[in-house]
Amino acid sequence: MKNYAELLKEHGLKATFQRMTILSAIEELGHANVDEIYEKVRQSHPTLSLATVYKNIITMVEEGVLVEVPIVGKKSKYELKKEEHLHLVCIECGSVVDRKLDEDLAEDTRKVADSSSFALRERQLNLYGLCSECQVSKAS
Amino acid sequence: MKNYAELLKEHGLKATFQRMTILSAIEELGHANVDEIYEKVRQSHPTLSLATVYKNIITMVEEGVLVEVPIVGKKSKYELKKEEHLHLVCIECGSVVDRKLDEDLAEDTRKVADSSSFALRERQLNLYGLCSECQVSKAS
DNA sequence: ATAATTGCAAATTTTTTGCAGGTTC
DNA sequence: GAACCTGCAAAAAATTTGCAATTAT
Repeated sequence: MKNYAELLKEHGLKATFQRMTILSAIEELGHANVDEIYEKVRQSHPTLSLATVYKNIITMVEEGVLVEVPIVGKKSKYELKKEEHLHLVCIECGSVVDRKLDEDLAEDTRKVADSSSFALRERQLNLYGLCSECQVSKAS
Repeated sequence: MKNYAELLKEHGLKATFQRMTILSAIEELGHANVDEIYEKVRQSHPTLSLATVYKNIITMVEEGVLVEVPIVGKKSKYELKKEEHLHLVCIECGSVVDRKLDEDLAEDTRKVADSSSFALRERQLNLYGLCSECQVSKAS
């Protein structure tokens, strides 16, 4: 188990085994929805309840430890909070990968917000398409 | 009722009163979730069932008449399919407004996709923050 | 010691489904 | 008239809640 205990305490949350297990599962999976997290977590802690997964996801999102990633047509996924980035979402295999959000892109969105007197707080950029693996398999 | 009948037929769907009512509700609301659509639609057609709203949203999204707009922490909203754009989502009042997605922004996202050999199909750009109205009321 | 957290079971909410009757093309 | 669509009621799925027992600090 990494330094999840510290991470949790920094956010004013108790470092329970359940929470650390959940964080570890999400980090391993990269991006995962509630069911995927629950499945993963049961492998190492079979008695951890689904209700606890739900409660903790809500709490950890509120406290800024996790971030919700809503996906068109699917259940939201969750990831550890990290540097701002965008998502490449494969419409074939469902994979989600992070990519750097470069300054040009950031600046472009800032301009749009400014021109509407909109006080920008967060960006959520998802690009949907085919990952390179799925382009290959579709071609066959 | 506008030319919803034609729109539906172009997409291979029968032009029922229910569908046209739903489309009209969504157009009036701009962006709305299932419950908001159901509420609106009941005003003019009180017997229209929630199940019908659900079924038709699914069908019309599949056929490309509607687009799902997932929102962090809330139920997805739906809008009529139109020219590509981004969304300004107010975290205070929940309003969602469309803004033009300019060529710079489009080009920047294309670059990211290309550099990952990702075959881009759709973009989903949501900017979260405070709309100008809510900035004023928060200041008071 | 105490305040927060867990797991369970039950309750609620949300979404989907089956099917008989009705409507569109 | 055939295929599709609707509304209802019931089923299934997803999420939330209450509370007694347990755990972290």
